[in-house]
Amino acid sequence: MMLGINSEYGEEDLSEELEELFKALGNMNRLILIYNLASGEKEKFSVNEMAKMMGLTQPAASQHLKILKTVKILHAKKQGNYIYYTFNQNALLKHKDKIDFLFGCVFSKCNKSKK
Amino acid sequence: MMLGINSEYGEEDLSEELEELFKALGNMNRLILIYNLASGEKEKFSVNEMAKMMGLTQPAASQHLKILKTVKILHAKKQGNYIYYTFNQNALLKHKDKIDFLFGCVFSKCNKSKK
DNA sequence: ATGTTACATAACTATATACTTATATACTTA
DNA sequence: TAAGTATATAAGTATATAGTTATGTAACAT
Repeated sequence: MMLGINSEYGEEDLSEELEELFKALGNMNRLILIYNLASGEKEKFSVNEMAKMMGLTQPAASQHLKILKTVKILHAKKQGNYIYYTFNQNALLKHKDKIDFLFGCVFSKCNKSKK
Repeated sequence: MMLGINSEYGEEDLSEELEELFKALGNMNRLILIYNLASGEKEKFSVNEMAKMMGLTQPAASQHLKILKTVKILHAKKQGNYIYYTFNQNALLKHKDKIDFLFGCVFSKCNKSKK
């Protein structure tokens, strides 16, 4: 099901991108991860550290990280035995634009036939 | 589970508010509703019209509308036999602020101990 | 009052999500 | 090479979500 609003950023429909983005953000444990990464208290965290943050097992953390990586909120960098996840700043800027566009529509009654 | 970041807007923890907001937005049928309301093509829609938009039954539409009303994306106004849902502009502005705050944290490594 | 319309709520079902434990894989180190 | 560590993936389970049909409720019309 689509809205007919094309994303400026790629192939996929903007509405589907927003759906996936909001789904990824709509989970407390993933928000905790994001806040901790954003806090700047530590430069980087291992997967096991993140698991402890959330009070979950390591596989659960891996699964959350996979979701955040898939929607391009994070990206992964392997360093030796460890994998460090950091923000995908470029993609996040685009995500923010999509959200701003949505709220822009809401606040200013934008026309659906925007292309 | 909380992040210790207090909302400026009320009692509840900001992170929980964001979780609920993102959950509400993370569904294609609810995004369709929002886009149609935002499009300005029609001033207002009945619940049955919204059900048709989404290709769902009327009870399903009611349930989605309830979710959007609960998180204060929409509010309801009864007019005779009909109930019209419109954007809760004030609450939506606050929601946008919360999202902007989150992304602000992400982009500028804000400190968790913001109070 | 009775019937009709519009919506909400209840009860149920199917699927999706978020965990768990067990296991596989990749890298490091002795 | 063998053992240990870090992470990913697989398989299974419990709960949440999103839909359905059936029923309840409020307003309108006759």
